[in-house]
Amino acid sequence: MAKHRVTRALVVEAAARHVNTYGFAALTLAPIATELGIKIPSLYNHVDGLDALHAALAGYGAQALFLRCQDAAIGRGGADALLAIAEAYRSFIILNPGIYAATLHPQSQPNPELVQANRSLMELLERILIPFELSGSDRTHVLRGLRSIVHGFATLEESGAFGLPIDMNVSFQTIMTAYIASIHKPRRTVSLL
Amino acid sequence: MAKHRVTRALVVEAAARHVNTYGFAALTLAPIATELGIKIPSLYNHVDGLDALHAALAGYGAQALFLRCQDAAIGRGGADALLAIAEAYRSFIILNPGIYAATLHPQSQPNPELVQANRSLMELLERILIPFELSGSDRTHVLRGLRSIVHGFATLEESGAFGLPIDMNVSFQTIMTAYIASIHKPRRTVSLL
DNA sequence: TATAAAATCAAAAGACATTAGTTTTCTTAT
DNA sequence: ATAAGAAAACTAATGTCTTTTGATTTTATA
Repeated sequence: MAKHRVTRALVVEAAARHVNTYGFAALTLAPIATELGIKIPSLYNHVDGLDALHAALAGYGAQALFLRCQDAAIGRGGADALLAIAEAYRSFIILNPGIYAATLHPQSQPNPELVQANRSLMELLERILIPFELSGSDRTHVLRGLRSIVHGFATLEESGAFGLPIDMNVSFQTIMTAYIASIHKPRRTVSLL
Repeated sequence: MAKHRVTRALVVEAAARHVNTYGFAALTLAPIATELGIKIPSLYNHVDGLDALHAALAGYGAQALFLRCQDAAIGRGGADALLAIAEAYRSFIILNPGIYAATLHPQSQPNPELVQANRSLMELLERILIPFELSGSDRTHVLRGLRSIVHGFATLEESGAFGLPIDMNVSFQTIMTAYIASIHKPRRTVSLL
């Protein structure tokens, strides 16, 4: 299937396609080698075993996720930016469930690329949150909230846990808007009665 | 290790302990047999193979989750009940990550026990939502939102994705309260004065 | 053409679920 | 109490799938 020379990048990309189709748990060396048109032992010329491939996949995925979120935030700010990032995040999970799972999988060894990508994503979100003027701990709560909603909704959606025939996009937009609206209330007036 | 006779329930419970400790993906027959003090083939006297054990575990887990949520809602209503159910749901995931994962795993065959438990949980929540007087589609959005937040927060928390040393309970309470407040407020019970 | 990289064959070594046939153990009815 | 029958557990074995290493050959590159 591969006429050109196999490279490490091609191995990781083949693995990425595979996990997105068959799930992260189903990643083995055999189908990757087959798709690349080589035999299993040849993979060891590019990747140091299955664990290393897992790690490479996690770094690759986290970086891709960050880049899409960053891109979604260009030209937007405030609630608008948050909504756009959330939608980019969600669509990444839906389109790349296996890669996203790899991103979350516990690493057997320190993974600098993964750590760096996660940090970049965090910094992006914190930058978007600046105008909301949140305190340190409130910022943490909000970040956890945003991440929980997006991760939770998308993984449940992807697993087919939402059975009803009600539009997913509307649900997500509604939920997200409701939560984001709750952020911008530093001066909550004491409404009586 | 087992002095008394092995039963199907004991097999499922041993499997439940195992997945909670080592993860759902690590469930194999060998450690279950060892813990029960029997050999692998003897398990087939109680469970029809590994797939059947997966299915039994899913049903067992979904039922346990429903029962804890139902219990949490006793004596409460409105936002209070939602918060209590959410906390019960979250603590179930934290205490039983493997069983919860089994609950969400796609079933290779129809699983009536799982379906029934999920339906019961849904009905419980819908009952709690009655006083909020939501339209049909709004009710779906809210249900999806609640489930997304709880599932998302708890699974991220359990996987160790939340690194910062900010209190998890406070975060969860804050996020949950914010979202619940965005639902139409329940009308106060009209006390007769 | 020399050298390094890549791919190959061969094989080891271990887990795994599952089936078949047999033996043990418990239960139950006489 | 005991014999019959059922349930449970056992031994043995099969077959599949998996990662990984070592030694060798092919291929590309400088």
